[in-house]
Amino acid sequence: MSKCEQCIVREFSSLKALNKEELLKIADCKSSYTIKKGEPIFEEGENVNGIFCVKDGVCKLSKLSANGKDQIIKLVSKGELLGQRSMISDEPANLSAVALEDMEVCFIPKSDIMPLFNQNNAFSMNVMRAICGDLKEADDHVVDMAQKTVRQRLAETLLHLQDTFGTQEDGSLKTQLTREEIGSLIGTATESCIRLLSDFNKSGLIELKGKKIFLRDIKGLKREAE
Amino acid sequence: MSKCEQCIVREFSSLKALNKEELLKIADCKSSYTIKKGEPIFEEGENVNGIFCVKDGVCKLSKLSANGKDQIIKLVSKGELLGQRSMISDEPANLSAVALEDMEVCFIPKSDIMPLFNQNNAFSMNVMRAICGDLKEADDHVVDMAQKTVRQRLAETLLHLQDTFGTQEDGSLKTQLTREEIGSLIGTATESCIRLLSDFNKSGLIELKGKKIFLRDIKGLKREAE
DNA sequence: GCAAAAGCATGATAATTATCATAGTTTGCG
DNA sequence: CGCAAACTATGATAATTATCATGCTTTTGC
Repeated sequence: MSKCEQCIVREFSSLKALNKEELLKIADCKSSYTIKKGEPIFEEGENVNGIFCVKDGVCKLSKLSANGKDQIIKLVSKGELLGQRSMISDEPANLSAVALEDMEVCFIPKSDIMPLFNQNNAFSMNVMRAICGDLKEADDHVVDMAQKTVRQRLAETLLHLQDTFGTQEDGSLKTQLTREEIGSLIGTATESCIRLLSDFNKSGLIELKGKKIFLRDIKGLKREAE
Repeated sequence: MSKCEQCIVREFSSLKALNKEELLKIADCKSSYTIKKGEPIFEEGENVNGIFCVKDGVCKLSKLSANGKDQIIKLVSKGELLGQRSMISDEPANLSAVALEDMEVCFIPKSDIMPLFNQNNAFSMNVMRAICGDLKEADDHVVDMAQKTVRQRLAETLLHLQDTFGTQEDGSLKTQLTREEIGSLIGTATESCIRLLSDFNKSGLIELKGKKIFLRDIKGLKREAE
């Protein structure tokens, strides 16, 4: 079993506040998993009972709406934690987490994390700040969904994908999503998403090469996103 | 200066975990305000530096979108806290809080609240759970905005208003909002909101008497909300 | 009490977006 | 490899929603 001390998740997440001793304890009780592309880490309604550390790969957090369509709420990648909300609220997961690429994750049981909230105030505050950050993001997301057109949201989302996950060596967006997933991320029908991508392509804002998307005119995209 | 011990806010908020001594300290450093209908408690971008306890009245939390329209994210009423996220993240407020009725609020400075996170784990966990609840709500809100029609959102919102804030003695919705505010809550143009309300009125789902709204067919509304 | 402002209502029209249909393209797998 | 399944693309059309215009009603402030 590998140590948690040099794990990338520790570097980027709330866990950075843990000391050597606490990390050793956690390393002892954690379990590692490999999740294949397309497989769920956990699903909406499931009891999670712990947190997942994303060591490698990207997953989508999504929720099935009443009309049967999947709405992607957020993408989570290497270095981040999953399942904190559910664990703290002591409720079943509100969202499903599904791997978009092959992933490496660790699971730490609730019983081993919860005592830390009491023992280590810096850790506790880190988690709180992380959740507050998610909340701010979610509120902003609501405003965008309510007030922006699909076109604006697409432009914004493309920029956000590049900002957050970067590009491959050739300059195309790193995280490869299907058109359906992009549609689900911005909250629109797949066809509408495809049409707008074509539009952006024709007007030189982006370039489409098969599944690859290159952002060619960042300023223009920012203008579209308003 | 009044005591915090029997305050309604204590009863319903994270503050219920505080003990006598802690409450006395807070009572000492808090300040009380009366906020008139239409006035802000704080505004987007402002440094709040503490939390507000809502002793009476209802306010809206809203955010100005790029197109200049106000999007209402949430209504907050008697017994709840305001400004926690901003205080914890140590960031300016992400949302504005504006009174929908005359309000009574108390302000507790950050410097007096923060030490409690360290001292009182139950309080700390309460706050965390409250924010987790907000996060869940916000995620669900995103899904609704993305996947439901304006008609569905209106039906849902009317039901939610009655569930959350109840009715007046005559059975009409307690919280009186303008059509513009309802529109801003569901994320649509005022005219569209008015038209749909008229529709609901004509089909007997609701009854409009001036500004008063009576929900007449809960089942039907639930069906509309899907 | 009255004038101005704010709020409510409705029509006409345009813009946006979804849906259905069809077909070409890519991917994964036995 | 070759085929089925998944994905991408585009047209035609319908549904939803926004915008602009106008008039009426209620509220507010002096």
